[in-house]
Amino acid sequence: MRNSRADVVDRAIAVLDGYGLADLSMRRLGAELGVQPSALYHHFANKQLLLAAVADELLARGVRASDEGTWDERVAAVCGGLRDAMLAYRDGAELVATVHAFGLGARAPYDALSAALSSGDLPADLVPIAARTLLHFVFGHVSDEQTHLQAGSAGAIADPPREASEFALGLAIVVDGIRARATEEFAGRA
Amino acid sequence: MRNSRADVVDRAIAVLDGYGLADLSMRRLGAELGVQPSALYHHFANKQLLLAAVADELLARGVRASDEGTWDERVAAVCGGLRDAMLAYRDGAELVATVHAFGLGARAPYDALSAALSSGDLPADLVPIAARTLLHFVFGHVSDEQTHLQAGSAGAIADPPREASEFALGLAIVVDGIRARATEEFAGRA
DNA sequence: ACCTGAACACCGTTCAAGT
DNA sequence: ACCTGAACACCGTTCAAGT
Repeated sequence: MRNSRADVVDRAIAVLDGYGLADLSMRRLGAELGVQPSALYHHFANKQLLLAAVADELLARGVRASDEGTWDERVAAVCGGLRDAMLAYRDGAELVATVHAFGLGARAPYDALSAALSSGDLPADLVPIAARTLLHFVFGHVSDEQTHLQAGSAGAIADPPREASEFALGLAIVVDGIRARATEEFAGRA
Repeated sequence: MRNSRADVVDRAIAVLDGYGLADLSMRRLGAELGVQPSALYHHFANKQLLLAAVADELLARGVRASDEGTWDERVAAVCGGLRDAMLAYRDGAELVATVHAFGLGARAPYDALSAALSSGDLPADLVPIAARTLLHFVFGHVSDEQTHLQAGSAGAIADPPREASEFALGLAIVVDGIRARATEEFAGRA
């Protein structure tokens, strides 16, 4: 039973969704594939790189490539797609946050946001920092959101339910901020 | 050699700074304190709660309690203090991000930001989401920043140096966004 | 190209018992 | 209030060798 790199990633997502990030070990994943843990090192130099590939695949499944509309509509579409992807799998947000914390992954979402932002009239030097700030908002907010969702389904329903509209509001704050900065930069040059 | 809870946290910060988050194990920390690893469970029910206490202490060391100035000046002071605290210790940002990812910690920074925001004329229902969005920005941005700083000092100097002014620019985006949203809400009511 | 088998050097956590 | 000692059930990673 020979496994390709894509087989390994797919099975890792299944293990993640079924048993959680804490149980996604090299030994567990190997067993799930009917293979010794050491066989996984044929595809990935270490666990961190495996997890990065898993996170990227998970996020890729949620990216909607909307290339029409105003820049802020396109940004909202990309961010919404990222949120959906993270919420679609158990511990999805924690995985993405973990991978991001050791400096890997999320290239495709960054590129998608850069493209959306570049379709507007924004100053070019604002685009990279705006894209990164949006990414931080999405990853951070959805991480909070999933933590509360999963805590709610596992134990007592303690705090008030996190409204989905909170994501939209937080996103509106960041998008408005990008617009305001762009205006100020243009004013500063005129 | 009896250790208090505070002794354990202080020593954990020393181990973190000296050897990195990956080497901050219960066994290592116990050895460093001249104690069996099991002794640590007298103070903390598990490692996650220990790490949460360490992250909170680390952040507390950077919080400047400026209670004067306009709300945006106060927000900038708090966020700058958090950034300094995270950058002051090896893997500080990764620790904070990790703790945050499993839904613990950062209460004091959240309260400090809420207080700063509440000192302005903002609609009350905007304060919680604004505080959380600021926190996501700071944790995410400084995490990126420290990853690049530490990668630069450990290996080759590949990419352009991350400017400290990028933090200020990103923060300005979020603060401008909060202001813009507040204005829109007031307009909507009038 | 993908896998085995065995080993190395570790982990977090529990628990009865000690002072 | 804080600690020991021993055990349980695991980890990630390496590497020579196999097909």
